[in-house]
Amino acid sequence: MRVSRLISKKHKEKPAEAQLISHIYLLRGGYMRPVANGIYSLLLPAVRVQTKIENIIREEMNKIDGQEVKMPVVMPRELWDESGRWDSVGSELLRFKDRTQHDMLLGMTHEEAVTALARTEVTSYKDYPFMLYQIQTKFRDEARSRGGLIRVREFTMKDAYSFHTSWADLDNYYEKCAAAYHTIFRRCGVPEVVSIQSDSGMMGGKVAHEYQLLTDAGEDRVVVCDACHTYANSEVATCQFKAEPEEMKPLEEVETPNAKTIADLEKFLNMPATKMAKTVFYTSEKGETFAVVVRGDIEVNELKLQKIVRCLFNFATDEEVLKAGAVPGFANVIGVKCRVFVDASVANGYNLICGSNKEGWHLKNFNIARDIPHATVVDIATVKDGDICPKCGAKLRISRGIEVGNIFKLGTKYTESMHMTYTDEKGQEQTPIMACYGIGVGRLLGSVIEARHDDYGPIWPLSIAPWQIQLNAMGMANPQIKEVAERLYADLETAGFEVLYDDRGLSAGVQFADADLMGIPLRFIVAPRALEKGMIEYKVRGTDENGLISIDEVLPFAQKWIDEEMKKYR
RNA sequence: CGGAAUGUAGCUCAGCCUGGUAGAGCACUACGUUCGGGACGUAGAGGCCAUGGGUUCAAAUCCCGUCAUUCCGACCA
Repeated sequence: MRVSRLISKKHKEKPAEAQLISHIYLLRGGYMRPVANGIYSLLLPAVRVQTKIENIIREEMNKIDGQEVKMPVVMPRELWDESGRWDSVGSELLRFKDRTQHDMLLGMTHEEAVTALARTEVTSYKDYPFMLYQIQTKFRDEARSRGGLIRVREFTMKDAYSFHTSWADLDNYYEKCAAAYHTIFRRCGVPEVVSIQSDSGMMGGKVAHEYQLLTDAGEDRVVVCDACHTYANSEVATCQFKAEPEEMKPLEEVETPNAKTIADLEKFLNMPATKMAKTVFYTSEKGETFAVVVRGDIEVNELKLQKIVRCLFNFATDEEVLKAGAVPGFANVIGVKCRVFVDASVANGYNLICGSNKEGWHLKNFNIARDIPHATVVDIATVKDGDICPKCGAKLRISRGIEVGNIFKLGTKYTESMHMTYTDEKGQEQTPIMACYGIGVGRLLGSVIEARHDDYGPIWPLSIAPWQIQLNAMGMANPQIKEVAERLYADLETAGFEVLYDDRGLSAGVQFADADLMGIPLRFIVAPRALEKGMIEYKVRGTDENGLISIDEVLPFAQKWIDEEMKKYR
């Protein structure tokens, strides 16, 4: 490709709307342009990178016996009524009417479509297991898209769905797919992507993993154990609560005027928050008020709590707290008239400070085991920096991460609701079990930039670089330079290399700055001084590696360098 | 969906407070001089100052509404 013909304007300055490195370089480098909030057009350089990522994904999916299909972006309401998701998914699902006033939607995921496809196509146990996948446009009407390609409304996604006749078979395949994912990320040049435990959210199902690139640019909170390499989304992460056993002392009232918060109490009583129990009241959307008790230094993880109470809720008002029989600011759950959930952090503590349900007073020596023996003990703690790893006991760390992929064991949620069955060996009708596997292609592209860049632009891994070789010529006014550069370009192209040739004859500064934004790994430079000796220069993007090679050696050199470099991405 | 900020040329911004004929740099076009890390000169082209309504002799500038963008939160495979 000649730069003079490439439609992809470069910008010197940071676009006002961009904050993330990847967003900035994608705009500055002429990879994409915004069309609407969270909707972009991609230009050739980005399309080339994306195509390479897609092909890597394709190869790895095919290796684990995936069959590529293509399902529609637009679907009728009826399909989503079958699974119940037309009603259960919120405004993230874009709904509209066609000309006959028929309810339609833009696909945000394709469990319904694939189940509908597979249930008519596959009816015998002999066809199992199988996996169908596609690489296709999705639309999610995000309330707040941001970060360039990191969080968009329209995006390309690889989504795969596997069907099985037993859990053992599904588990086995799930592991194969997990391994394929690691291979994909390695081949795309981001081997540091880790798989972490996560919540299954609206997808339903029991087990789910996310693939996260740990970086400050991410918006997910990931709990990391550096000692035993355990990772979990903070939505589901757990930790240990160690407390030295103490003898239970009798409950005792202590006057604490105006000390309504944990921070007040810490100061007033000169005790750490870890020796306190905090009571929080919530009221569900059905109007039920309930209380939860966590250790003073811990935040309630409302997602965990939601899964326990199985409904949405808000903080209770003071009136609702009073009605439940507690005093706001000095609340205690002893004797309250509502359901009580106690976090393990409190259940494992001894002689804690807690409210007394009496204005201006707290209680000392609160012990759940003794004082509320029938309490429901649950895990609703939000893990924080420095908490103890549940597996190995080391200190946990909180990191930010970008979720580039995920996998779910869905079970029979869709096959059952959509009446997908097969006939087993005994002629009996059975419901298959299902898992799904996603990778956000555009998000992965953006994530690679987050992970691989310098102050001048992206540093693309060779496996997904828009072009393999960047060719620059210093001083195109010199006929000899021009002739050599043109010939080199023609020879490299003929030999099958992907070359971006800057034939514009601009100054070195402009050429190098633009080349850096294209992030192409191997750079050849035709320049007067070296040319006098029959040599041209080469340079490797993002490293100090550079040198001179004779013109005759360029093709073999390029071949060897590329072969060698590609070994990293196999 | 709440809170905040910002909308002026393709891009980055100034001008607004204190109302009086729309500015710079980059990018673009032409010519010339340059040519190893974003060169320079001359000439040119490019704007309904987001939008709708006020106030005023007069509005980019002051007031109100709307829309859009960004940030923080809520939400979210």
